[in-house]
Amino acid sequence: MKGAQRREREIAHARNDILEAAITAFGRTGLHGTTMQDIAKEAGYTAASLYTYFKSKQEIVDATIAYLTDEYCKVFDIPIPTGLTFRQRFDVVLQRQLELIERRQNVFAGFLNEQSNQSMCATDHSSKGFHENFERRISRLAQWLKDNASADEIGGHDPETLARLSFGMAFGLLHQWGPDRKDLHLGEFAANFTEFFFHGISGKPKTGARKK
Amino acid sequence: MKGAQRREREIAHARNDILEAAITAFGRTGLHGTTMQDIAKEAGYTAASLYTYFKSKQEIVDATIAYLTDEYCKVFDIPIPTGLTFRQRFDVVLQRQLELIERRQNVFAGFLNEQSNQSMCATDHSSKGFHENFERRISRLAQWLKDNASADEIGGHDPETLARLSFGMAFGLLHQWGPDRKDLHLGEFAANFTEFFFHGISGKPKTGARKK
Amino acid sequence: MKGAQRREREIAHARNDILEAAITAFGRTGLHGTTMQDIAKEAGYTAASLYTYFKSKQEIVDATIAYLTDEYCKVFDIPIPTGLTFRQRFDVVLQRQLELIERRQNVFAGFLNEQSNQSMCATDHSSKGFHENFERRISRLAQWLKDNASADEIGGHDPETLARLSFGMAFGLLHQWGPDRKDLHLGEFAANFTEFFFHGISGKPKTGARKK
Amino acid sequence: MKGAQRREREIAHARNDILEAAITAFGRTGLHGTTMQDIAKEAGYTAASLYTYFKSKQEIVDATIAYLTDEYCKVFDIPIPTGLTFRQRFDVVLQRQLELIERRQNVFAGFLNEQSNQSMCATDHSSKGFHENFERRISRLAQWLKDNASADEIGGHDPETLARLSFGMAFGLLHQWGPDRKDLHLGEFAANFTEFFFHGISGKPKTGARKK
DNA sequence: CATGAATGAGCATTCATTCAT
DNA sequence: AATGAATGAATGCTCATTCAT
Repeated sequence: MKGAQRREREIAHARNDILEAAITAFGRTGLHGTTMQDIAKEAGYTAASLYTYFKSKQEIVDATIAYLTDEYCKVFDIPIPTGLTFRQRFDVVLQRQLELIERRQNVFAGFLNEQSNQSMCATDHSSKGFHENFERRISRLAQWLKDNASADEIGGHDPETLARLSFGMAFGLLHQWGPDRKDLHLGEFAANFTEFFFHGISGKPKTGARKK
Repeated sequence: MKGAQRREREIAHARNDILEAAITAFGRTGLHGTTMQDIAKEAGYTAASLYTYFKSKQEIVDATIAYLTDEYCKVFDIPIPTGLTFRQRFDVVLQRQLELIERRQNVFAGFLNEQSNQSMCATDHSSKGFHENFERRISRLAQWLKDNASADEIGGHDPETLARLSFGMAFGLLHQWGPDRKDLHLGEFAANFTEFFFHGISGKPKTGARKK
Repeated sequence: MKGAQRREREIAHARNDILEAAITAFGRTGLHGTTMQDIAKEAGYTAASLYTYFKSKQEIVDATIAYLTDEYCKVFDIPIPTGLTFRQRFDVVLQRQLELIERRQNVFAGFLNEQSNQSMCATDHSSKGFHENFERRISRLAQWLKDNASADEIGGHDPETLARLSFGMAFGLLHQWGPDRKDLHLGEFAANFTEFFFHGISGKPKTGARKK
Repeated sequence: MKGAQRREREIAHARNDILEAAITAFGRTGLHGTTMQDIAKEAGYTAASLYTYFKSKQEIVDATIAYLTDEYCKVFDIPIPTGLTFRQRFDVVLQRQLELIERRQNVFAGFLNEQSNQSMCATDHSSKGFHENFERRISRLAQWLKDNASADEIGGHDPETLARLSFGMAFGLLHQWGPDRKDLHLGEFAANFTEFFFHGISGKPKTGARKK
């Protein structure tokens, strides 16, 4: 019994190592540009060994995407200090996401794209996985909005639509750091993001501006 | 002399046909999943013939991206009726873009992604092309904002940043229609997009709504 | 009638140009490394046009070999001043061959090899041509020996065998100038060749060595 | 540890098998006419498997040439009975070379040619390899002459030049057996070769000719 | 006759995957 | 469980050759 449990744990551990290696490798040479050998080398295995833990390359890809999506969703599960306004809660969560982005800078933005590779870059088989995971992120974000803001606080907008917009905005801003994605200026990012999210181009009503 | 000109035109025509075929094929099976044979069949050629018009598959890919980017940028060159407010001009341009998206529904969103495949999906060689073309779109959009809105009208925001945000928003919204991308509800799209672009989640100040 | 004759001459002329171009091209990039396009460009034609004058690439190759073999054989047809000893006549002919080698330096040695590419470098089809032409050269050289030397003067050797040996010796010596074959030192070549041909390693009987 | 050694041996063995197969295949259809499949089939592998042992076809070609050159050079390393005259030692070595030629009849002469395919048959890249290996043979032969004959015994000739001449002579004589190279009459070969090598056309001083 | 364009036949090479050890 | 070796299936690309104009 114990042995079985230990093995399971070992297997889970190995799978994790492989996924982390895959993330690194994919981030370096892309999904198609990365071979099983590349992943294996990065993980300290041989290509053949990967098949002990995953059925196919596709399964690694799928698992990688799910892994990153899980990681993303977990951010919303971390408790937020009570007594904050929506705007403050929003800032907290945004900050946490930026930390994740920074940690995964090599793949996060890339991953955003991959998710939607349905039409241009992915094989028929993988597209489903991308889209599903993208939607999973959208859902989690939408859920967070529902849980943390009143309908009024989000201007009566549909939370899911807001989630899509937010997600897209992040995607658009992240792209400015290009393929190399070095030197992310996340402070700047946050400022632009938040300001626009709350007020669009109209800007926040300046103090003292009165509508007659 | 005439012959030379005609030939040039024929070559240009053939290249165009091939690019359109490539767009279709890429939209169907992805960049890597599409073989030269696939493109050739779609274009009514044999694979070998494609090499009469393009040096390599990579060149077709690059040309395709540039082709779609050009097409996108041209939308901004179409004259806009005079005497409109910024908001009205914005609506006109948005409408035109939606028409383009509709026409290219199989690739437009996909293309957005491809542009950023630097880290996950593209070979090192192609990433440059993606990123450059993405930036070209951003630039054109930013330029349009500069040409069509006063600093005040865009709330003092940096036009380029706004361009990134808009682009991302579109990306986010388009994704809801998934890999199949059938039945785009572009009316809904436009409403969400515009409302959010101008006011964020704050919603437009309702008439008669007074801040206490 | 006149027209027909002129055409024939024009055709012959074109064939010659093409062969010379082929020789240049083959000398530059090798038999297999040279494409029909290469030959055509060198000759000022398009690849398709070559088929007006030759049925196939193989025919060009064959004709080229025959062309060079003819050129080689013709050297032996040039009259030699009368009243010379065998040794002197030998020198005259050797000199003429060296001139030919110099003029064709890019291919001569190379050609030697090609002739024997039966087993290693040639397609099955071409090997016959190589060997036959090689033999044709051997025959002509052997014939010259028969015509110009008494059995005694060539030490009772079989002329054909001598021809093979001579041919090989030239081949061996020419190889020292390598693939680039620049700066042929043909003076040195001639001295080594003649001395060895007449006396092998025994050296010419030194002065003071008296026969009986 | 043992396993690693055995593996290395197995790899070396496989490489050897492949090279032998390549030699056979090249001898049959030529360097360019032979495909990876051909070599693989001859060696009992699939084409893909060859890439486990060699990086590319070019590497196989290079290794094949080096392999044959090594084999050739080794002949000179076999000890020769002491107490022999130069002429006798020469005969021993010549005999050994003929045995090698007989064993490799399908390629030996062919190989000679390949070495010089710089200008006519080889790609730019491979020519270097050919020439270098040719020169390696020449060097080894020249070295043997230096080691086994006094300057006097080789008539004051430059050993390297003599090596080139010998090599060429062999080449010339071998060619008489044509592309098929069946029924080599090596006895005849040796007689002609030796006689000519020592005395050229002057013939060996007939009995009755006395020195002094 | 000259040629641009089209193509069929091939070929080296890659890679995910399998399997015996 | 780990792996070296083997491989089938693909794929991009080349090139001699044909043919309509």
